[in-house]
Amino acid sequence: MGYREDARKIKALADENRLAIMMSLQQREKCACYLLEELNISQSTLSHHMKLLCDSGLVDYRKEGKWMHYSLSEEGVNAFREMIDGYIRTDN
Amino acid sequence: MGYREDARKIKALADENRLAIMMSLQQREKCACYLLEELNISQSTLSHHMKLLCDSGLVDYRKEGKWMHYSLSEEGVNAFREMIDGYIRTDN
DNA sequence: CATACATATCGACAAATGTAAATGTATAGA
DNA sequence: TCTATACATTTACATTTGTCGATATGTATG
Repeated sequence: MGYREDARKIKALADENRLAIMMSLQQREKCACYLLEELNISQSTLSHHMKLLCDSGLVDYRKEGKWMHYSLSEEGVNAFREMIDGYIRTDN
Repeated sequence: MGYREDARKIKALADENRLAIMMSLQQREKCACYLLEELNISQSTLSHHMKLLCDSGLVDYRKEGKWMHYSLSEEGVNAFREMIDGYIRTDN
């Protein structure tokens, strides 16, 4: 069967900068320009990371004028947790 | 702070073959030669994957004669779950 | 419309990763 | 001790990934 899609989602979290972004988004919704100030990376690199996080479903976005606001997706996060749990269960 | 180590552990799970291995180990402890028959990969590649899974703490190993027996580490798996939860919490 | 600003996309590149063949190491059995 | 077996390590290589500079797109404002 296809573990490829799950692997892709897990990879979305498997980077230190994206982990930092997830921690930052726990506080509240944040726009890209704010995240850019927190993380020592270029604007294009941040955009790349946000795309991966959004594609994985972990992060939601909301466009407001020139700004992109990013926030944790409660639905995506719950689905992610259940997906992970499916691989690391020990109770059989 | 250091998200690098957590990223490394998450990467240990972020591969389709390693996901297949985790699912297989849910059934019971298995030796390398058995896993090798289940997964369409070479022996050296399996050895490489098992090293990453063991280093991450998710998998335990037990050597018995010529055979290596691998099993899910209940402790490692629980630590992993809590680590992940730390990054995907939405309840604040 | 012209300009400034926020973000996305493209192109290039170095580093990391997954893979397998060849080789090394340890163990069991004849 | 010789051989076969199980697994790890080394080496090499192609692919993927993270990164940034340059450029493109879209939006607000003068």
